[in-house]
Amino acid sequence: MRVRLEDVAREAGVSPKTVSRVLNDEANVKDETRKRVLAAMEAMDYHPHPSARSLAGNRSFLVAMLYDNNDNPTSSYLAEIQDGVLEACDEHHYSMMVRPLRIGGSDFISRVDALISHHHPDGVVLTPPITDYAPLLKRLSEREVPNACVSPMKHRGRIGVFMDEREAARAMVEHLVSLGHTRIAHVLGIASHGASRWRLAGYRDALAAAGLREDPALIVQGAFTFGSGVTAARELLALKKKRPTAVFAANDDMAAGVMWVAGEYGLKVPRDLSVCGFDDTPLASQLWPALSTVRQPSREMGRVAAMQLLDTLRGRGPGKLVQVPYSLELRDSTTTAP
Amino acid sequence: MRVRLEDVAREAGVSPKTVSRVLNDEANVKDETRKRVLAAMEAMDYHPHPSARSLAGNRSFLVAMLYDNNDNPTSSYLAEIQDGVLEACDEHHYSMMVRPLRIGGSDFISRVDALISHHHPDGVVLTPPITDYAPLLKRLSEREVPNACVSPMKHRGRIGVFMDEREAARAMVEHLVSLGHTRIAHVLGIASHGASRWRLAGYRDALAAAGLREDPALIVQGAFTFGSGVTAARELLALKKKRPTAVFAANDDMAAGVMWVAGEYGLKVPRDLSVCGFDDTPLASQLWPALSTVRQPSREMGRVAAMQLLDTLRGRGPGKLVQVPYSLELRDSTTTAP
DNA sequence: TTGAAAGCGCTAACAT
DNA sequence: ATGTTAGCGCTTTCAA
Repeated sequence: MRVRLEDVAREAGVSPKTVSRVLNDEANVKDETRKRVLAAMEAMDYHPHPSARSLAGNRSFLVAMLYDNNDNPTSSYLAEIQDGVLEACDEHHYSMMVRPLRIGGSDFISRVDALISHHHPDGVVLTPPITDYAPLLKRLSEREVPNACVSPMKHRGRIGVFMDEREAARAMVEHLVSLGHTRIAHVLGIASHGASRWRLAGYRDALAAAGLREDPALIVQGAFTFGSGVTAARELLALKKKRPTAVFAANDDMAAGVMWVAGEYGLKVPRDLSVCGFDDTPLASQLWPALSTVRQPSREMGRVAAMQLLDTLRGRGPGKLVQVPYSLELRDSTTTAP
Repeated sequence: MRVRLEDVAREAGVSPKTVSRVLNDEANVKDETRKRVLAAMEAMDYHPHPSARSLAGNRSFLVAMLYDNNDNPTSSYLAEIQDGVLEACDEHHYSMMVRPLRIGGSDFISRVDALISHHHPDGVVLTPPITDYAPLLKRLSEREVPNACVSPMKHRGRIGVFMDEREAARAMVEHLVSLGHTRIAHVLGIASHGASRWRLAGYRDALAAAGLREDPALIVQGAFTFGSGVTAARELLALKKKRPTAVFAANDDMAAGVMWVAGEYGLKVPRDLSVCGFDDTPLASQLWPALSTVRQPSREMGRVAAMQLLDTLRGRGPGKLVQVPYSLELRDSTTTAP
């Protein structure tokens, strides 16, 4: 038979309400009483019934993670964020549900509405690129559902986590500059994603700092996929005289596409062409030569964003927008200019 | 204020219990009454409170998807299965939670226990490679948690979904044979995964059917990753005289690794070397040349597995182990033998 | 610092 | 075919 709160109370010689207090980390419980209750819980292997808690307490202990499965970045990125969010939720005995959405879809908002009406999440975690989707933010605020986000475009009034992607991109390109490269190309991501903008901005920062002139022919469109990296690289490497000696792709998948095409043109990476990416997905270290890239701690970012949300839900203050550090993973795909 | 079942009952002029019957699709409600209740629900925008339902009905309406995030196959595979499971759950107003596990970890079972104790899922969906992990199956049966699985190794007594991977692999290799290849290599997946065994078996079936002798040098170990495909291909293409003219990799990531290495050896795919994979992940169609592969309908498989589970949970019969069809996606990476 | 009573919104069991 | 009653296991008052 299931062990109930009442059973614990009897065992510990206190009232159910006191056990409830201990369970919810409330004040006004003598330390010794608390210990006794905790011991009883432990001894009886007590687990509160989530539904009973939700019903009586009018909160679901549920966090929903919203993501776009339309044109998302690499799926490993979302998978890692998901793991991080889940980890934080587990730690605080919240449960997590995931909810794919299509940012193009006309039923976007109604699907969010349905989620809220059906499951009553106490809060939601937003992932790129839906972190700044205005109609969504508006609806969440109307329905008073707190949210935290990963890498929002606008920082004002948001809680969650971000990385200085612009600075990271700048550092990566600066590294190429320091290797003597002067013709450095950039493969763009999807324009509407903040990531694309920041990485482009960082690229430009580095060129400017080095006194290099920006060449429009060296900035080509991509879409965060391997295939789009292939297409972009063909365009880039077809440039006869003005061919770049280094390519900074806005993510690892596209960088892999660039390395792929290098072979077609008889170019050896990194001897003839340096290539670098962004994200440090598993692919990066599997490629040959291993890809130099910017490590983005996706898993931790999911964790931190969820933590901030949970802090607000649990009345632990308002939650902040936390910055996490990037790091440059300089591997074998970048070297001195030919 | 929240609309409750009682409010709907009043509006429809029936008792709460009748509304409950309608809600749960129970028998013994006059058709006209049912309609009236349904109309009232609609008009009042009524949504049952999941926690109240769980508490009173002693069921959680929760399905947990268990997966291994230790040495999993490509993450897009799991992501697609997840989407499929979620779709089925949504349809039947169940909620879904995900639970990463580490099959190596000593705390595997205790983590599953914690999941069950905390969240009381009505059932779980198992994904490879944990579909046949005996201690898990044992514990689930002890705790009477129904399960459905995706691609289990042993079929007896299981419910869920599977594909005839052996036959699919055979067909893929038969295709290579029909193109005139006689030296066909195979890159193995992780040995403990059923997928690896079936795909190897299919490879052998095809060779045998064609009267080709199996050459141990042409069967090399891989681990389902791009990097492992690279390593395997190096081994394979280093073979001077006996070099294969075609490679069947046990998944797409490894096939991409093989194509990658082909360039290093000055081999053009498919002219000098035909390459094919398995799974039809997004990568397959992004590669250049586009990869010939076996399409495994992962998303639908997740959906079907969840459906079978839900059928049993909802008392719709015992649930079956459903077979889904594969299809050969013959693209540009395979052609006639040189 | 602790406890008693009254629900939270729904369903099970038993009527009718 | 429909209604009545009594909880499910917890938290919220409010009182002591």
